[in-house]
Amino acid sequence: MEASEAGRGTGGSGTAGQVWLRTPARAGRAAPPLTRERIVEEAVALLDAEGADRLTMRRLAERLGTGSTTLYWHVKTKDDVLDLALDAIFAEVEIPPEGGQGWRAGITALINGWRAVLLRHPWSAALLSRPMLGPNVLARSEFLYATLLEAGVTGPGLTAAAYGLSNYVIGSGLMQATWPTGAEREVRRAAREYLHANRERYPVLAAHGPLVADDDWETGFALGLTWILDGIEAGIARADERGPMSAGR
Amino acid sequence: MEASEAGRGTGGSGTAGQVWLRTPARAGRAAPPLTRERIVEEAVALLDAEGADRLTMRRLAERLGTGSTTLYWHVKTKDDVLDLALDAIFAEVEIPPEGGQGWRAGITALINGWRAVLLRHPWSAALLSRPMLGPNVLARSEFLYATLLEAGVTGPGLTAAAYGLSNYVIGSGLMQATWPTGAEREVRRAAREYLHANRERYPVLAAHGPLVADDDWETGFALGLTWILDGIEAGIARADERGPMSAGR
DNA sequence: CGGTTACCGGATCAACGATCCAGTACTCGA
DNA sequence: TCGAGTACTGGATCGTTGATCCGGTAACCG
Repeated sequence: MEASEAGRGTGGSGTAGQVWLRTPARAGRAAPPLTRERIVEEAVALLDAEGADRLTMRRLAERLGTGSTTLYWHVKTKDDVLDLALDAIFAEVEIPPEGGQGWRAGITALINGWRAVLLRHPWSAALLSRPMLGPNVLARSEFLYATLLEAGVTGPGLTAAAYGLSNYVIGSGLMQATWPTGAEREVRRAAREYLHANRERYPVLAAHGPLVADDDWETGFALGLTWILDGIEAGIARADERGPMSAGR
Repeated sequence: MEASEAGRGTGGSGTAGQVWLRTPARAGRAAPPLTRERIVEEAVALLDAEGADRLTMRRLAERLGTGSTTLYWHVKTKDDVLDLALDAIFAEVEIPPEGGQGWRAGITALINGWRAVLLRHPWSAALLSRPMLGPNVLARSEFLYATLLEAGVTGPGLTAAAYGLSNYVIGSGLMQATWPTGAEREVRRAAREYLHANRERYPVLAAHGPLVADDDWETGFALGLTWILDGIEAGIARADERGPMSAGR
């Protein structure tokens, strides 16, 4: 609030010849000047705190101590804010060092970090349905492709491997972030009761239901990941025995 | 338009004693009476035709020849419409017959059908971030769990297998449905050009880029699916050799 | 000092989801 | 046959949203 007050100045400038009464120089402002980075940063904070549907340009502007209109100088649409916020959180995914302990370790680390980010910012799950072309996403995709390529994955298997891994993380993150936790835990309980009540129609689900504990997510995800990695590895082995050093046909 | 006209009746009912001038019996209406099913059906059609963000209660009501208010008698919120529409399209996924050609064939058929639906209704990708508890979704999950269970997948592997498969389909569908096709193909081309322009930062992506042709999606998806199925099968084999017929510890 | 650029925000617009409330048609029991 | 109850409809309206118009102000450059 004081930021907004300080930025507004003393208004009519009629009797305001006194420097002391006027707005201090821009550098002296309480809040740093508005930049695209600051907007995105605050948008992520707001999304983390209140979720995707509570993000409006007005509320975001209020948190930044400016008017909502101002945001549109730095950003074209609200969708831009969402795209930027989505890419911004991918910066948290650490890219493993180049010469690591083998390609499986590197890829596993990347995928796990990716997944951790998706779960740390659950709102991102709902945003994954837009093309991700930001620099942070691309950098991590680049690492993924490079690591696979160096491991010996080539041709159509490369795309399949990269997409398989990506799709698996995204699906998992989406599924788990979707699932009500915390305060909405009653929804979860209600779902379990519903399944139990209709256990004649869904006998297996009611018995071995998908409403797993939090730990099961971890182990299940890790298990599925090893399956995919095993499949990729088997593909490399087959390619190698067909022709270990011979390129092409 | 005529449906709306016919449904409105002759108004004041003062001079309208004549049966011929009055509204024909409800059964004689041009449009069938409004039901939840009809609303959902039309919502799916609207979503298919114009996408998720073009679906509003007003437009939906207009297509149904009623006022927007009326919809709220059959449905509590707009989110209800989306949830119902999402479950409705899952009815298109054919559930393979019980005694099929082995569990792999059955699961493959289900997963492929699932994927086809996601691609046929691209708007559904953006909606997957809400809990899916509708009857159609549950019935297909039931089949998945039952088939896996019958194949010999037990314990934590069951949840892992079911979620692994689901997450993989969802991620794939999301990714592919997201990717601009058809009219937005220029976006795709622009992305490729962008990658090429920044090929120093993303050398591998620019060369073996993820901007695949349509066919590659299919083969890549099938390849990844076999990997997961292989992993599940290997798990079954390991469990069998530990104790082919011994239950429990 | 005049003008150009970068940045800010009050007022405003059209569209949205949702609700209020006044209706209208049909049903069922007496 | 009537009259009360119920199922359903929709015009008007409310608060909120994303976005734009347009008039400002501060810094900088020649």
